[in-house]
Amino acid sequence: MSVGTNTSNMIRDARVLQDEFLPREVGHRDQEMNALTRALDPVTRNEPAETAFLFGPSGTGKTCLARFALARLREAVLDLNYQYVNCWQDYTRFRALYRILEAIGSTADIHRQSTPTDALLERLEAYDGPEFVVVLDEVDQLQDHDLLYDLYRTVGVSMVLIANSEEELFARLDNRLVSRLHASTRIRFEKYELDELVSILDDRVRWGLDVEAPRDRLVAIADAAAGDARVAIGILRSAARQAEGTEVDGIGMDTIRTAIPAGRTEVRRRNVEQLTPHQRVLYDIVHDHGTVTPGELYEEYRERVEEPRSDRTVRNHLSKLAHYNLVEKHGDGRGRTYHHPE
DNA sequence: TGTCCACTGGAAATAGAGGCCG
DNA sequence: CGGCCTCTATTTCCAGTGGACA
Repeated sequence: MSVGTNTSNMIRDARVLQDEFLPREVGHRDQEMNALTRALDPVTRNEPAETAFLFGPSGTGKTCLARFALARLREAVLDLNYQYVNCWQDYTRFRALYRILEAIGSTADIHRQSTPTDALLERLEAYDGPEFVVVLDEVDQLQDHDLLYDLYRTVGVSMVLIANSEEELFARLDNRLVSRLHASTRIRFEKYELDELVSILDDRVRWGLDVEAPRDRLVAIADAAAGDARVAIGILRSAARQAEGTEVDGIGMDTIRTAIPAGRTEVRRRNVEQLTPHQRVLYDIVHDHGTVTPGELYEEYRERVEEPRSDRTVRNHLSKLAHYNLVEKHGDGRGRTYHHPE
């Protein structure tokens, strides 16, 4: 509590409001935690774990729970090796394997443009340390699903796979993989209920802020987040930052109301900054129009850019923009339109 | 109902940037 | 240096989807 100061020092521990923050306990996910712990349990005896699949919409705690379970496991198994791979960033077989090898420290002499991917796999196969747990997040973004097959066959490597949709992922895997992975543990995550989100927010406020947060304010945030914990915490972060130094007695309802869109635009701005020039042009076109048909979009893109890429490449860019919520796709086939999200 | 066709996204081919080695 | 190798981005190819319209 800040007492008797004009400019409040509201944020006590900013880390608590970051996406990467890992709480000491994970609430509202007991069943899921038990299932994952059971799947990973053999690792404590240095035996291969059951492959675990975590499915569910974004912001439902899949990544958080996986990291949490591994941190727990690490307490029980001192020399545990594990690596977390985000397949959106490392989407080629080469890059994902490279990331995996980083965890066992054998990447020093690997060069991007001269080492064959198979050589990376050979290194992983040569690994003979304790059971190695690999978490593949956003695994449906992997360009080459053979990597899953490679890892599945590699002795001493256990997998935790994370994806949004079970159906979509399995539809894209070939049969030998589907049948092999059929026996794995599948864990479904549902969107958080309103009161669950409120209690998650309440924890973060108690750990990270030096103010009381009346329940109705947290409810307002949770309501706007629609079951997505990442969005909820983003709004809280944005509100706390706005309120810091200006509000003496906590976060006001008005601050929260402006933080709801501010949380979204903040994320969007960060993402826009990372776009390539071509992607940026596409984003601008959709932004300028609000709603645009694919034909108009391609045409205008070709006008605005010196050396336009092919339509197929443009579609790849648009998929990327859609994943980062920078554009929305509506409809399919001939009825497709692109929208600027609001 | 059937045909047309704008549009999609998977898969394979290709180009090009850059390291390695004699 | 020049030939050979790799990865990555992009293009090429194409079967499939679903509005529009007779």
